[in-house]
Amino acid sequence: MTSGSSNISAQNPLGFARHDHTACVTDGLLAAESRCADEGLRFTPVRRKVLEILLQDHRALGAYVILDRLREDGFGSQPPVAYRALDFLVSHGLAHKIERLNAFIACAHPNAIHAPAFMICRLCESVAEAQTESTRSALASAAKATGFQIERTAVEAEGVCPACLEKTDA
Amino acid sequence: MTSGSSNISAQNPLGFARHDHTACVTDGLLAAESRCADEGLRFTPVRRKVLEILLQDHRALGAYVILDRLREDGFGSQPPVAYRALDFLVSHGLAHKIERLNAFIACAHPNAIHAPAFMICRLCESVAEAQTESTRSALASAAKATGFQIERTAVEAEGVCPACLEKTDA
DNA sequence: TCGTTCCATGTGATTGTATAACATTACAGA
DNA sequence: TCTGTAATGTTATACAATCACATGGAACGA
Repeated sequence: MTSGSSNISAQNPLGFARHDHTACVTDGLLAAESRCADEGLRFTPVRRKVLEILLQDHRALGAYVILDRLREDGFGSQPPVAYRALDFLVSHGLAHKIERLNAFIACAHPNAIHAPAFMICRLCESVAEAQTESTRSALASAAKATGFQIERTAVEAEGVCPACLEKTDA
Repeated sequence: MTSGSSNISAQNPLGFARHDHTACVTDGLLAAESRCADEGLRFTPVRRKVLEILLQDHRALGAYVILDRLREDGFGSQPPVAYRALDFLVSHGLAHKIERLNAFIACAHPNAIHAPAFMICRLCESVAEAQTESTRSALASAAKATGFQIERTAVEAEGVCPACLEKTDA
């Protein structure tokens, strides 16, 4: 895989496979920039930095880890600084919260409108984002039957990723 | 609906509808008792009390709310008391954790082996539990494609329940 | 019956996660 | 320039979860 080219797509939506990681960071930041420009949102230094921190790895980071890294880079170091930036990123689809971990991860396909589903490896703590068809899920039909109006969904699976499975078997 | 009879079934798996609530509590406790007897588990006073507290309403309760109620009834009042009982109930399928709320709710169908999905009303905070077919979900196919081994899933939808929708429209 | 073992409970202290409340600063548009 | 709004900074605090260790009681075998 060539450096600088996008290597995550909706067809291959996985954080587990080996890949050129510098592209993840640069692509993610560029996508966020253009999104914010298009929608008239302010992609401020703190917000940019937090997204950059999240893009560093395909793992979910707790707010206080992020806060530590912000401090190292001379940003404000009180909880609200991180939480506000995270709120911005999450509410505009540039990042997601992994409820199970109380932690945050950069969005893997920031362009597509999507209802993400996550696979969380309990051994190496990596997290992969997959797409779901929100209209066809069991939940959607249950909601329709009761008259419940869904606004957001969180779908998270915990288990063991392919790499760790292999290690364990050996 | 008649008092004392079970009024929640897998076919009508909803906490939103009006119903005879005393049955929920008694049925839930009875089901838990027989489950524990069958499996040789100890359904101790604290565990029973916590389940009873959860069964009181179709809402998710935070650990510290539960702790307050335990204190009122003369049980230990330090966090581990509640968390240990909750761990027991959750790990044996008698209660569920709602990750989105960091809170707990009694299981609505403690007999069926199930992969629950939840609908959380953001206005009245009621929570309904639905069944999902875990094998046919979008997540299951994504996991299969990558070789990810799912051990547990959390499916949670946030939105507005039928009752609150009606109020808002009016 | 005694003692051992295991499990459950009780308690204090600590760590991690998240928000409330309020002051201040940067910025876009009138 | 003025003004309203959004963003940031900071303090304090609420809520969630775990650690570590002491105590008590039921189950089981000697």
